[in-house]
Amino acid sequence: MALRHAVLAALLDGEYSGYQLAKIFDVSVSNFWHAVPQQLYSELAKLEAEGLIRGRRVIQHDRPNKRVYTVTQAGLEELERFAATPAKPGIIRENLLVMVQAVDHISAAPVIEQLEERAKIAAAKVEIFRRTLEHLRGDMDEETYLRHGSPIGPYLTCLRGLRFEQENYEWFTSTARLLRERTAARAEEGA
Amino acid sequence: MALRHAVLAALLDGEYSGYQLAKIFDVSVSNFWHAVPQQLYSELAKLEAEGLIRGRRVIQHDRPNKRVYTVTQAGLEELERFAATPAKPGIIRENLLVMVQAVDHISAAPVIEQLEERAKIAAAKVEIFRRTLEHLRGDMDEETYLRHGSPIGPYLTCLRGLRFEQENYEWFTSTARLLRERTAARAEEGA
DNA sequence: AAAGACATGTAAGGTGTTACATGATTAG
DNA sequence: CTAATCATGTAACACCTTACATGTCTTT
Repeated sequence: MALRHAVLAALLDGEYSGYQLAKIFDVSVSNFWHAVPQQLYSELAKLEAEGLIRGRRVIQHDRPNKRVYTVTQAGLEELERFAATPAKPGIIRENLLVMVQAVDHISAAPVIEQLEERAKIAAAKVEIFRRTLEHLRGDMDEETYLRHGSPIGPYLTCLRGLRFEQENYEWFTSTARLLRERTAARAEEGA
Repeated sequence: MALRHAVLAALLDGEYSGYQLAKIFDVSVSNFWHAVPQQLYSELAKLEAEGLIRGRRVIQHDRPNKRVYTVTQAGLEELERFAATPAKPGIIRENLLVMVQAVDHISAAPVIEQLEERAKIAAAKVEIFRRTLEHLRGDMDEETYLRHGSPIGPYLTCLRGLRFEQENYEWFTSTARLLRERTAARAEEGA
């Protein structure tokens, strides 16, 4: 059981519905945990059945009603136990890098296109994270926030996400350029 | 079906057994695809049944016999199709970051310890990747290898892995130090 | 003789992904 | 009235993880 702790950690930040959580996972939490909406709905049901979160129905007039959740004392204790246990090493699964790994043996063109496409997405994420960090620290500068600001957890994980996407951007960009140059060089040799 | 392409890409590099592949996945391929040995054994069986790889028994005298695999023409075509299809965005699952996300609400001490532990592991990986890159490029300097060297795919993915682990190292280290300082500051306030 | 690396596999159970289904409400 | 967003769920299937099982060969 793994997703549960990511959900609990995300819910520490406030009361959220499955739908809201899905959006949060899609942007910020995806820095360290990937999950699709359906996983969240079923995980929330399980967590509530086990008493680690508590749900509350919210009647809305402008849009469909929803059910929002908060972490219970038992949930906090579960997180405490989790953090005291050695974390398994992280896992990555990145199809685009599989393609690059194989690029000596297959057509480079579609790989290059995808690298360029992903560079744009990475650049957009960088911008989102920059703004998220600015928003979190309000009128403090970064050093002050890091020393005294609160909450610090979400700020730190967002910082990691920012760096990761910056590295992605640079690697995607330089790799695409490099493969283009090599393809061009080969075309000239062939000519 | 996802793991298959990572296995095919890894096998482009040469003939490997399941056991060897498991070690390769443990170090270099884990940069972009995580898999445990058992996954590899069963995936290799499936891939061979589908004709995407071909196995060959190797009799060894110094150690138990093994079965090594090479990518077939059909396997190459499968990789070609794969690379021509839009890659799904990558996924990350990192329990240690889940803990940091929650650090405002739980004891920081065990999280800090784990960050320091992981920083050491990241530093060791950085060293391994540096050596792998040196080994790949032989007597060329990096710029020359990037322009003309071969194979370029494994070099590029290793470069990405190196940067990722460098960033990990820096983030683990600075985050651990920061959380220590904040914990110390609180202890003084409390005193 | 025991420990450790090499080498491969079966089976059970847990997790994740995908397709589908349903319906409310707002904005254009 | 159509599309988009909000909101939640069921079910089937694919995939991954873990525990266990087995045996070879080398090193200490």
